Amino acid sequence: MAGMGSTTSAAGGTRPLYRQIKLLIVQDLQAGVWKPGEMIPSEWDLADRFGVSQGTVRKAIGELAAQHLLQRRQGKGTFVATHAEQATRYRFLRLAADDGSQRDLTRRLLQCQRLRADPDVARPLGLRSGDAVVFVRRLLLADSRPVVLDDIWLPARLFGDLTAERLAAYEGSMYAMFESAFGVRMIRAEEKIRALAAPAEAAALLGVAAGAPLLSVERRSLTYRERPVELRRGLYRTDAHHYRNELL
Amino acid sequence: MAGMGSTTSAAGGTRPLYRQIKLLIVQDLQAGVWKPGEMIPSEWDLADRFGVSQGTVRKAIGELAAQHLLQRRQGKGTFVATHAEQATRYRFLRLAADDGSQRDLTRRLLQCQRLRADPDVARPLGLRSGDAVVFVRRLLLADSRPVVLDDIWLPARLFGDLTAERLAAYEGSMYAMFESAFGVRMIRAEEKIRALAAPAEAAALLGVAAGAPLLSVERRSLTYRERPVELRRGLYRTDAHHYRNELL
DNA sequence: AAGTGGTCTAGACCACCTG
DNA sequence: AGGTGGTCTAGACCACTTA
Repeated sequence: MAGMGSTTSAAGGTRPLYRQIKLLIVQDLQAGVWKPGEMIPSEWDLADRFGVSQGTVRKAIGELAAQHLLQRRQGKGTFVATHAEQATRYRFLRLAADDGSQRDLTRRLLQCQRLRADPDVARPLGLRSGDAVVFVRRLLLADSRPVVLDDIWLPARLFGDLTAERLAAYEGSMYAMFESAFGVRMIRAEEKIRALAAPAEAAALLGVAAGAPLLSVERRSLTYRERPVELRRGLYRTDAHHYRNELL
Repeated sequence: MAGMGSTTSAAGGTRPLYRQIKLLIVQDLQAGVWKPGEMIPSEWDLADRFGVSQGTVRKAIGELAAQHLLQRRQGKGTFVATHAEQATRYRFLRLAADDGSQRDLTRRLLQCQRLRADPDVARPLGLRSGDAVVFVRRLLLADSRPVVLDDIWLPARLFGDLTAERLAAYEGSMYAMFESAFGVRMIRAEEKIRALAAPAEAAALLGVAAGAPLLSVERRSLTYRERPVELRRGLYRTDAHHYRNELL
């Protein structure tokens, strides 16, 4: 019997069925029913559970894969997306060397401490000013030369246990650590980019003259349900690198 | 009879059917069989022509719509995407006012002339140095204050007839003019972003001190089949605006 | 061989728009 | 009322991976 209509399922309003399925899957992802890197049930399995056809589950999963919440692997299964992979490790790093070289960046941790959030930090994070945050300052170096100075603020409610030691010990990307050590998976981010004259302190750390032009990249990272989980203010040297972007 | 397999159609190798359909549609788009803004045949119509099911055509169109080559409108039909629309007019303009205001930008044309391409211009455009190009310099103003200085190079082979008069006369966006007046539809673009100290000439035009930090945005625009059709070097004042980006 | 995602079909019905 | 895109189903078969 084809064409049962779109409001057959119990919960949900007039949304198409596959949208409702999508929501149910996202809820399970958010609840941690399946952890990053793990395989989720097969399309047929989910179809049985939800009482819909395989095609409907497939469409829901398709959209979630397009949003990078899930990852499909033919013949293997569908997996919860993770930052702990060589392949997707640079999805959020838009810095590229002008000469096209792919050299890895080195991290140097400068600070890691608990602070009270200024209004300028609290607002983008959805906190109240004075709320506890973890502040991290670090340098990224290419070929031993400093390229990026990052200031990072994280809500202490989520990242209270973060210490310099744990940060220094971790091998993979920061976002990989967030998801494996704190259960916080970064989904997408918004950035505001400006050019500014290097303040004295930043200039010294980056090895440029005070007042030299730097790229200012302010990033707000969001997890499931658009919840902000990170504020990052980066200063980029762009004398041998650039920020690459694609307009689609 | 279901499941005819994926290599039933005459042309094409082992690609899935819907990919082959996609190619056929792109070929027609590129050939100008349907012009920007026009409606293409219905899914059922195309399915009949290509000898496949409606679902297969639908999947092909779905991917083309995701790439912004086509636009679907429920109840109306599927249309060739166009830059001549209020809705998609700012798809490639990433500049936003810091205070969130949506004020329109004013254009002021400064130059429009034919030149021989320097190597730095020729290479990204896929030309040989010395080839003829049309050079355009213009200013974008917000609230009568200059914000962007754009230098634009276009292959004369495609845009030979472009003059200051025609540019000044045109109402819509530049890309809308390209597609309606020259039959060149811009599909996607790559940008390289840097911070630099304002050169004297640019500083004067933008109303900032020489040496003030500016955002440098180099854009390479491509049409069908990844063919480069525009090189644009913009200098942005970011004291009251910023370049917004989303990381997905 | 068995399990998984990927493709394709055929048919039904819904939602939206136009005349 | 008729056309168009949008959703849903049921079933078949293909392609890839693992055992």
